[in-house]
Amino acid sequence: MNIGELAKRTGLSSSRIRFYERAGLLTTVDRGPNGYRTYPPQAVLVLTLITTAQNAGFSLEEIRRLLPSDLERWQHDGLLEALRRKVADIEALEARLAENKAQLVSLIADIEAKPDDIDCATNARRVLSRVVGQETESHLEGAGDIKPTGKASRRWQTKAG
Amino acid sequence: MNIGELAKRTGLSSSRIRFYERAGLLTTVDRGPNGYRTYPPQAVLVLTLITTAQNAGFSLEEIRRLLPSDLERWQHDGLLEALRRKVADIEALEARLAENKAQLVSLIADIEAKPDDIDCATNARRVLSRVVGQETESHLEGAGDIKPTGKASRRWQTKAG
DNA sequence: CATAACCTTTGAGTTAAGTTTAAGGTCAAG
DNA sequence: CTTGACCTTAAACTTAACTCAAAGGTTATG
Repeated sequence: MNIGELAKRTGLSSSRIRFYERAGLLTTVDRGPNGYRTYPPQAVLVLTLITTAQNAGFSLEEIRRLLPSDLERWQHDGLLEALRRKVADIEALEARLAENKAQLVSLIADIEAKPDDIDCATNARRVLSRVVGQETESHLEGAGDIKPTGKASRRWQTKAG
Repeated sequence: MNIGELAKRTGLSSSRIRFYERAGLLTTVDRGPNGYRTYPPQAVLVLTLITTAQNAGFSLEEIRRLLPSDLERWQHDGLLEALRRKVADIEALEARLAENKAQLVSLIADIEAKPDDIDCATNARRVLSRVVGQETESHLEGAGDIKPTGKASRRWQTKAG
């Protein structure tokens, strides 16, 4: 199959497929006598696997290290470990999110519990000072950012739509 | 407070703080007669909110759109609405995370459930075909990636450590 | 045989979220 | 009055994961 066909079947752009090849992620590629790339049907699997892993939060570099040249003989020990690490990452973030959410929720409760005899501005100050106190205790100052597994984890964002 | 002090208190680099100002995220800044930036104590809170939101998966652009309406109205009474929006955002993110995690967990289970009597290569094929089946349904072909909150979500990766 | 639709390579551009560098002004201490 | 720590700006650099453009070769179709 040519690159256009593969692109169609995977939903990826041809340039992206070439890029993956250049990056050492897609090795199951041959050349026809005309110089055209020719792919076995298996390439669809490989590309699917790559995008799946990406969706799960793996960088291409991580994927490159996990993907065996021979799909049939991948080392699933390393793979399993990596998958579990990723799950742990997600769990850490979940805990963190839950914490943030609980904070917000209790903030809301705090605001709603505003004594009737103080004005809005004073209440705002009361609430804000509470937030600052919380934040500096739990999140700031280098101590525990997320990074449960590896180096820095700071990529997973909606594109600010 | 000067920028160095603010940096120390938030754990961020000065360059990053200046960058956030340039990006329109940090507006609570004044200039001394020497040209130095001068921050009110509140700036610590703003930066804390920014990094917290980042950790929760928001892009700076999203944060920029949320912040001014948030913090400047925090003095007035749109506060509750803003907080509730934030909680809703967090819940959306939690859903996103849960989805990703579920995918990983089921993949792990699938790999581990390898019957004792088949070899590694066969297991690989079995798992792979499952992944492909899943993916073409749920992720591939432009259709519906995760995006609970915004547009495209494809950033959340460890740095391939 | 023309022409559109493929394919090739190389190299440059893009975006996000910063960091680094260069060249300089300011301030507190000794 | 010099030294070092701090601050300023503008501009360039960084990384990941691509995309785009240019300039050209190939192939299928009318």
